[in-house]
Amino acid sequence: MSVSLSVAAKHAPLPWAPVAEADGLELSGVVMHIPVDRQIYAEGDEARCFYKVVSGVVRTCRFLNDGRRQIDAFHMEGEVFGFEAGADHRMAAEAVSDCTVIAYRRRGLETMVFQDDRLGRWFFSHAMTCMELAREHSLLLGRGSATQKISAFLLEFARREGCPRPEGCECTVELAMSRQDIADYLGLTIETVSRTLSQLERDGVIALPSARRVTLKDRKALKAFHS
Amino acid sequence: MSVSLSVAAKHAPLPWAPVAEADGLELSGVVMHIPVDRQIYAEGDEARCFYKVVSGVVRTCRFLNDGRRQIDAFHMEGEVFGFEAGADHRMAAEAVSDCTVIAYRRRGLETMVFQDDRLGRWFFSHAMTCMELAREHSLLLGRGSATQKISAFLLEFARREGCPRPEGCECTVELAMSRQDIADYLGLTIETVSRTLSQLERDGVIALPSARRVTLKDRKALKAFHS
DNA sequence: CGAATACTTGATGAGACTCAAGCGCCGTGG
DNA sequence: CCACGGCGCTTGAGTCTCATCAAGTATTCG
Repeated sequence: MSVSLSVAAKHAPLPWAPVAEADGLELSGVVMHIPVDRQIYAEGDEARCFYKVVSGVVRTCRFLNDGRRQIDAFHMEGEVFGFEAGADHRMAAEAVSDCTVIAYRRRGLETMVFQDDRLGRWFFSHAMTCMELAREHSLLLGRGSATQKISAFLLEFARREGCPRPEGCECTVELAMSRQDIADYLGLTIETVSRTLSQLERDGVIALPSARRVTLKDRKALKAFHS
Repeated sequence: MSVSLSVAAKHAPLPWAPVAEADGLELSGVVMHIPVDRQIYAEGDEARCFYKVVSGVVRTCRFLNDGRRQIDAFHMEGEVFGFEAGADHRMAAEAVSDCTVIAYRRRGLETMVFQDDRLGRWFFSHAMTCMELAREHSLLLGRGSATQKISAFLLEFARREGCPRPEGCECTVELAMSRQDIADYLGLTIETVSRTLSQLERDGVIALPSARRVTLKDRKALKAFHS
């Protein structure tokens, strides 16, 4: 099974790890199909595997003792998740939609990484990228109104969905996740998410052809909200 | 100049990167003294160096266009900061107190890392640890009341300051950072930080012998707040 | 068609922010 | 030695955003 590790290249130039597209490298992986809302692994599970998303969307999250949930990240096609520093998974992973993933045994990889430069560089780069994404997320959660959070989320999601041109065009994206997922990702409530989306539509910044479809009509306005 | 890279070991068991205490490895570093509030590098600066804190405390942060500031992390004695995935520093670094740091050229390390297993493992582990800290921080910022944030901050800070026993004992820590720093770290205002600390004192959970000194009187109560 | 589920909208309230004043500590200078 | 600002911190009053509670609409699925 060939691992196409092309995630890292998307975010930035990487002088540190030029990302030698570790394609062609053979790693043993098991294809799994996960129905919507099914858990892939739980918080605290031994981290025997890490995973790559083939299709669908996965969320990694944590549960608070009051029952609330904080979603750390959504993982989309081609992205790797579940790769931990420690022995255990610090977060749970669940299917946002029906999805297909490949599970790779972590054992054995350990040694390979430091024998194969490209693989080593890739994983290092992956860790660094995850770190930056997490910091970006912190920034968004810490400061930022509901409107800023929603705008940032929409732009980020559209970008990752590969919405063609960054500026100017009206593009429509299909949201894989529910309002509750979005709320838990942004540290808001479902009602606030809904209200904010409605308000953005009233302002003509977006359109909502259906609950799960969003058309970005004025990217400039969306961008103007944050930072 | 010997680099004692002992940071990573503190957080968790690390089956992935057993952290071979990369001591004894020689890296060229330049000792620098930074006066309080002086910037070490700015957001967007080319990331030529990374740094280790010898004494004092450093903050890494970002400025929003409305003038507000979000502090990503405080870096204390022995910790490494400014190590980026990309070519540039994504955040600024500033001295919270007068401090001494060692600057290491990033160039050249690049090759060494993949020649020396221990060093490679250490940096990988460092990246993973940073990622987990960032996620932890996200969790705190996303959910969590002012009281939860302050409690978590106090416990975390006391732990890092090496406050002796985790439970039971009353220990007093000297806060290196101002209320404004704490506020910007937790996504609160200076007034809310102040009020919350006062309230915790009234509740007998902490004592405030002076503005910058905090005595943890009831750790159990502090812990009871979060998660 | 009915029931369940997901989403929207409205009314109310709590918690944190804003604005504003006051306190305490410290260094400076008379 | 004390008076004086300056600065960081605290405290108070009013406001606003977002959470909560509650109802209503839309969509999906058996």
